Amino acid sequence: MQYLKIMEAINEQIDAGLLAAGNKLPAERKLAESFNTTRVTLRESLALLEAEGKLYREDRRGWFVSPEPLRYDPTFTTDFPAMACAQNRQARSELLSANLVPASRRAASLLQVPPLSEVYRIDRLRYLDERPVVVVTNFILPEYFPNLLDHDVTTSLTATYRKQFDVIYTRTRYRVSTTSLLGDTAHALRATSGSPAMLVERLNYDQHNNLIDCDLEYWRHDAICIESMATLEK
Amino acid sequence: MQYLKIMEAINEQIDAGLLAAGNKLPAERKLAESFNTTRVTLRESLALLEAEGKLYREDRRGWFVSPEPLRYDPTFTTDFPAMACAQNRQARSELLSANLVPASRRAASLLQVPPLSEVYRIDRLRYLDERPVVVVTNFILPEYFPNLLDHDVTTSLTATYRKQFDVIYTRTRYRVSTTSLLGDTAHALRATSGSPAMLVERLNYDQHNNLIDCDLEYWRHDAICIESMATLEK
DNA sequence: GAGTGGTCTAGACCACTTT
DNA sequence: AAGTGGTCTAGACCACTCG
Repeated sequence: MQYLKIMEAINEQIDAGLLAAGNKLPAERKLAESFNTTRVTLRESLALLEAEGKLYREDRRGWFVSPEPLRYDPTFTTDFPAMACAQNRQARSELLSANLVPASRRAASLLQVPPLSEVYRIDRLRYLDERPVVVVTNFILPEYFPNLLDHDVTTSLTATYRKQFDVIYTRTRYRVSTTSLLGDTAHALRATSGSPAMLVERLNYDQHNNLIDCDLEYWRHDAICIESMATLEK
Repeated sequence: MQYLKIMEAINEQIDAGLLAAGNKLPAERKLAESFNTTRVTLRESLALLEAEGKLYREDRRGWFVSPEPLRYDPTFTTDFPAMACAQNRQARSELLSANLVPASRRAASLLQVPPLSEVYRIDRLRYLDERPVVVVTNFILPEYFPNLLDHDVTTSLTATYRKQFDVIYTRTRYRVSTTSLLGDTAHALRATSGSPAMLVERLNYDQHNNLIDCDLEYWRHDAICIESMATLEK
């Protein structure tokens, strides 16, 4: 089992600091040669290290050492920049699109509205230390946010909610599962189609316990780890 | 990009019910032939479907369609059989070992005790509908549970805690990340070394807010999805 | 334009599971 | 004993990135 030995060897180099977070690995052909194997076998090792979250890949650009994951606590805040800042990381968001659209089947089901009801859909790409790590799609119920798009949605949505509409996130129902990146989502994250990813779905409720919006967050799975404290109810 | 087309084709067959949960796929050579490709390309598709959680693999036995994941709510209960039962699934546990051992570095750090302090270590393998899905290692502080091993640890630990020691889980700090399965853990789960997995680490506190034990849970990553409700504190 | 990663082919051998 | 999955080899072509 060569591929296990190669995994170990690369892991050791990372742990020893020879390969620092964000560093690019040598070309596959060179790595294959230096491990005295073929590209196919080498890529098996790399793919497993990717699945493990030790390495990540940028499509056609190469393999890189994963930085520490962002600790994501669903209990604390929904505010990405604040979360990043609290962990001494730099955050940045890019607005991909903001529209009033007929709800997709998935969105309608999550928001418990009839299919094709009109909802706001806001897509963002978020960067962590200049690396694109998550594509967030928000589906927002217009009844609580009339003319939302006349306001600034390029920065923090939670801030706009609070300042313009007196709406504060109070509770959230979340669900974390594994998926893979496809099409535009993959492309925005500079990932190869089919790469493993983490999907975080959230349903957000305001201070009156009304369901006000939902998020679908497609994360590069090495970029987050879920971490929280829970008081057991049973 | 053949491998994407193959992924889609297999996905469709699953969605259409032609391949039901738990079913074994045809042999790789047959699949490769029917998709008019080679085993290498076919296995690329299968590996991605595995990463996505649609398929799983049993070492040297073949590829299977993943059942629905167990919804795991860290807020509700730490009791695996109860969780499974509430979702109409059948659960079973196997005791792998139970010993008093010097704490490993990881365990000592989690439990905040000096390295090599003696702690109980209990390893279990848990089955969901007769499929092994998680290896759980418990490290338990002996000071709260004198002579723990004289009691029954083959069934529910929480029950023993409660009945024999008046200790009730009250709070838990958890952390979810991705890893890969290696060695004995992989073998117990009938997985190939290096397969992607989910690691759930928990620190459990009793009704007096004392840290009493910790768990390391290595899950087949297609077998669970984290799902919870949180009240935001900020 | 050179080099790189993405994708694919057509085999092979072994150890293990299954029949 | 036959079949299967696990692993590996030694190439190839293309589209893209990067200097």
